[in-house]
Amino acid sequence: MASRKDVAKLAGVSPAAVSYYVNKNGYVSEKTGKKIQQAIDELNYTPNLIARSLKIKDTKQLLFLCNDIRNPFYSQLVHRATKSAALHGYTCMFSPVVNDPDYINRILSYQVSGVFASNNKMDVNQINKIAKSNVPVVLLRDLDWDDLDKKVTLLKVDFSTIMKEIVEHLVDEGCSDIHYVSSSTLNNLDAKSTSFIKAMGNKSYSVIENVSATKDAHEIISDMYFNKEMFPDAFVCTNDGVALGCIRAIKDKGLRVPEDVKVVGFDNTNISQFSSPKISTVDIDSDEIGEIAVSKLLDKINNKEVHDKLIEPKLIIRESSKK
Amino acid sequence: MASRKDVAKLAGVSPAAVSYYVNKNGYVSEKTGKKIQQAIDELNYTPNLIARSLKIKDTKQLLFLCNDIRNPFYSQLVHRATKSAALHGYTCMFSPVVNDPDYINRILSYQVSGVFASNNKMDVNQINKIAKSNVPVVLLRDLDWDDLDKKVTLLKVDFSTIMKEIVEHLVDEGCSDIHYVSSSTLNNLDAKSTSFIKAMGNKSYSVIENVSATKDAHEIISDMYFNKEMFPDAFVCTNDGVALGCIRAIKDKGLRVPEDVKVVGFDNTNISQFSSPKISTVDIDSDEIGEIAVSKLLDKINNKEVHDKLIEPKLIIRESSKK
DNA sequence: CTGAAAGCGCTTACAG
DNA sequence: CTGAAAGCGCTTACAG
Repeated sequence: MASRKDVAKLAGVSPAAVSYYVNKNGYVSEKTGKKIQQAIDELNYTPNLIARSLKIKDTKQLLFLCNDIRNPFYSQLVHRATKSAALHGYTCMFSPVVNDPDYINRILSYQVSGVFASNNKMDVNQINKIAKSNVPVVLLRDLDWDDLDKKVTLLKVDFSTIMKEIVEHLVDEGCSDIHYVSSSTLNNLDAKSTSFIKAMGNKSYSVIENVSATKDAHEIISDMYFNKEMFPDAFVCTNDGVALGCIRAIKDKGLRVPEDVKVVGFDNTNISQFSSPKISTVDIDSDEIGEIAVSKLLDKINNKEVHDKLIEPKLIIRESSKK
Repeated sequence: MASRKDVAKLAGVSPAAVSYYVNKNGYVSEKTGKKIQQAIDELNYTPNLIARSLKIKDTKQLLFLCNDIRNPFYSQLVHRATKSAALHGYTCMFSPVVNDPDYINRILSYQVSGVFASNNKMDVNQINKIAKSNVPVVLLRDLDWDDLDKKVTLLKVDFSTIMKEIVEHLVDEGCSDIHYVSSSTLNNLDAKSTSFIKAMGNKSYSVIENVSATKDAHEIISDMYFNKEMFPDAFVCTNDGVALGCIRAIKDKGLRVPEDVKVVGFDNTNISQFSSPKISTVDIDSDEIGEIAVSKLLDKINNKEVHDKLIEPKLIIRESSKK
């Protein structure tokens, strides 16, 4: 590949002039500029961004740490973030979180300009370690962490209000025994789950742990509730995919949704809008979060003052939870 | 951030020794190694991968160019590729294809070690340009391109056989008028569409253009077939999401699937497995493609001989297309 | 407006 | 086994 030096030689100018021209700093005469452009075209020169990054100490890359890009919530978020970042000359990368003590170090090795994190696999120390290395961090999270580094900007999702709404809605529809299908485990419940439990108060409930994919939901629900009589009045599910698997399991047993069992999902994905029955769900605007994440990250990179933000989910009632 | 120099100073050795130690080239005595490790721990040193990339002229990054990461086919593919690449110390990035003449140059600027491309927005010249810069390219594609650079490795999907199977199946089920819902446009039909048309022979058919998302499918089908009598015997849809929107539109008009109208999708996503009715679809193993893409890319990077590969999709018949 | 020069953090032949 | 030194391709203060 042609380098800046080759271009300079061909154009008969110094390598510095090429840099100036490429970066449009203005210190190049029109005549010199033309010669340089000709040489660039002829050699098909593209600046080496790695070398530039090393020099300017900014890679212009934003890293998105998500549980699973296959979850439509995250793929939508990353999609939007990518577009939004591109407008400012930044590139987004994503990575699933690996369970490896060296993982954070590896991230830091890449010298990314900023990190967005949203997952339940990293603990507060890992997040803090990134922040302490002076890499801007935006964290999407439900629960507070007391010992979170002050430099981290928090996008906080208000699950307790929305869970109260869901429970109220289901009670209005006549439900008294409601089960929650959680993606977290019982000894490390996530905020959705604990908000659910709180919202249920002294009503009868149950929490099923460790379900995050459609297929798992179908299998686990089918196994646990192996005959009709065992089903509760309603399921609240950690995401729409799980709700879909859950509905399938209910139907397989000869029960009807919503007549016999009601179901509510989360994330307002296509699945919930277009399945039969249409699934009641909670809209958490992943497009908005993707945009906010990028804009806050860029503000932090540019040393502007940045504040935490509360995200308010919205309950969308569809066929699966009302008569 | 601490650099190799800082570590060297603290450990009382030369910067070179730190490099040797970190890269485990073996030329460091145990005693020196211990001192270096201590200094690394104390300073929380992580090597700067950007600097290393510049020197060794390999970024160990693989770029995935896809239409839309929100399409489950691609998110699954990239997910698997990311995991697979990580095993060999490579990182995957993805990017949607932007309609910008400079786009290829920007890609080359990143100095990625390899490119996987699968999309209908790039033409053969753009692909060739990447290949000509000696960046290994693996291309997932349906149709042949005569003038494709020989250096590009092709993963070719055999749509004509599978389309014949679909049409045969629907004819067996009594269909004679079948419509295809395409994501491409009529004046630039993709291979799925042309294979469909070929498979239909002289039977009555129609192609609906430019539909790729669930929502669009629902709206467009609802508008075009504004009363019951206009519906054909069956729809074949470019992906499962579109099939889902299509089914919804059919039901909205008071028709039944599969009794009145049959529907077949593509990609065998969760949507098709768990919706009601379960959707007949075509399985194109995105996990397998993700793995193959990475392994072929790595082979090319390591100058091994690499051959093209034919991918054989499989028809999966479910409720939406049989009585 | 233009160029010589230092330096970003690393790797690696080479000499000791 | 260890270190001094060149060089990867760039940016940018500085001097002219």
